[in-house]
Amino acid sequence: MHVLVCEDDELIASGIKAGLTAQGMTVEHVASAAAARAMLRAAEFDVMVLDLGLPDEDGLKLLAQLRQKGLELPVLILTARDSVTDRVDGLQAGADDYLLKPFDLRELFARLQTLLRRVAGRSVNLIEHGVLSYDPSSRVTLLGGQPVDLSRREQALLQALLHNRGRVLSSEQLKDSVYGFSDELESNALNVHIHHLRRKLGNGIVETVRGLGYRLGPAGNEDSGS
Amino acid sequence: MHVLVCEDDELIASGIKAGLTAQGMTVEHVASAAAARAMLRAAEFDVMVLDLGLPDEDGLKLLAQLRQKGLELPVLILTARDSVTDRVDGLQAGADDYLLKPFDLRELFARLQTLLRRVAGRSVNLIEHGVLSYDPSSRVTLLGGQPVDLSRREQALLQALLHNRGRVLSSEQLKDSVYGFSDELESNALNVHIHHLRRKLGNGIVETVRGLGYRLGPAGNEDSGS
DNA sequence: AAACCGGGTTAATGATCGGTTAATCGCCTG
DNA sequence: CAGGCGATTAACCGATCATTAACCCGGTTT
Repeated sequence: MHVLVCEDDELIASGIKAGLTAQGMTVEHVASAAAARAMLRAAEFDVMVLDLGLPDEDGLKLLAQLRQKGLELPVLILTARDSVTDRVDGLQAGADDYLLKPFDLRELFARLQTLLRRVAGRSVNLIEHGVLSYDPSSRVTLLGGQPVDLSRREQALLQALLHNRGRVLSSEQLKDSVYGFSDELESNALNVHIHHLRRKLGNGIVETVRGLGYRLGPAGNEDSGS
Repeated sequence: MHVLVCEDDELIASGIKAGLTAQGMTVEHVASAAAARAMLRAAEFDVMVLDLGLPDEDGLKLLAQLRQKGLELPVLILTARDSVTDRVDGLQAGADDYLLKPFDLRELFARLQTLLRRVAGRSVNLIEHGVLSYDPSSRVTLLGGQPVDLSRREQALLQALLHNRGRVLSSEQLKDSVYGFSDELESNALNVHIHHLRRKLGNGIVETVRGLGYRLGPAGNEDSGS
């Protein structure tokens, strides 16, 4: 479990880090909103612990911004003041849970567990390939951060290619993946789906290997401008 | 604070009772689901501690029933088994929190405090999604600030979708959320409820993902962006 | 106790979308 | 230059979802 802790108080932060690490979690610590933003861009996290009293920017503002960008990461906020409006504001800004300071480390851990369970399966199996990312559990495909609407067959096709990236998949293999081993198909339906995929993802993602089949193009480039 | 403890193990129950009483809480103790039902009819409680392993009836079943009747009492469930599905089931059945046996009395107390605070602050669990807001504790749905009158099934449906926003929920998953895990349904009742939801909330809230299920549309608040 | 009312379920029908087929075009290869 | 393979396009079909109406049941009122 990868946890991002955003807390400017060094003492509290080190305590959290020690406690969560002892429980087997991987903890990254930042002390400002700017650093948090950078961290979130740099790596994948499972959950975020956010202190509201940050030096450079209001934690709520940061959270609201992240949510607006479509960030789905579960966020637990730490607030020092036990004011009703504080908490309401926090949850309205997109927090999933909150904890009052001072808090019990065990409670924090338990709450993180609960949060993780609640969103279990989200982005855990995320497959990335260049600007493309696919989450089998939520069946969401992102192209450069933007969701792409794929049909059932197109998804199956893309999944097969992603699971075998670099390798060339023959029509027969793709057919097996998309339709199962028993189903018979006597048309070029696969070609049509490949075509649709390319239309939605742009050329350069799916490569044709003449006489053999298809494969994913190299990761990390393609789609220069729309 | 009036606490109802539903626990068949006398030893554990007396421990809880002693511990909570020492903290100034008033504790009633019952050892069966039937007794719990009677107690809830007989008196007002602020929070309930529910053991899942009851002699006469499954605790989850009891909880789901109570929730179906509109009981808003915060419930913390105790489960002996550390199974993910157990806990997820519990939360889906309407539990507000859970604790694994064996547990620390102080942690139980802290969690109850938190639950009570949460209820006292009201609307702390407020879920917002675009122009839509839903408060699970009061079961009030607001659309653009205006209250919307939703039936039981419609509420359950909306709640399930809100708890999994962004993700596609299959008919099966929605069925589980709305009807419980055991109930069978052999019609398109879900579609009808979806239809009703859309009629009340307007189109654009609930999206159809053909072949997969439903999900909430993007939190596209095109209302005045505050 | 009877009538009424509202929500829930069932079932039938209609609309829409994705999937498949098939025909044609274009390009690469031998 | 010819053959073949893949790309592209359009048409058709079927599955799935939406919509509507009727029926059922529990709760409430009279």
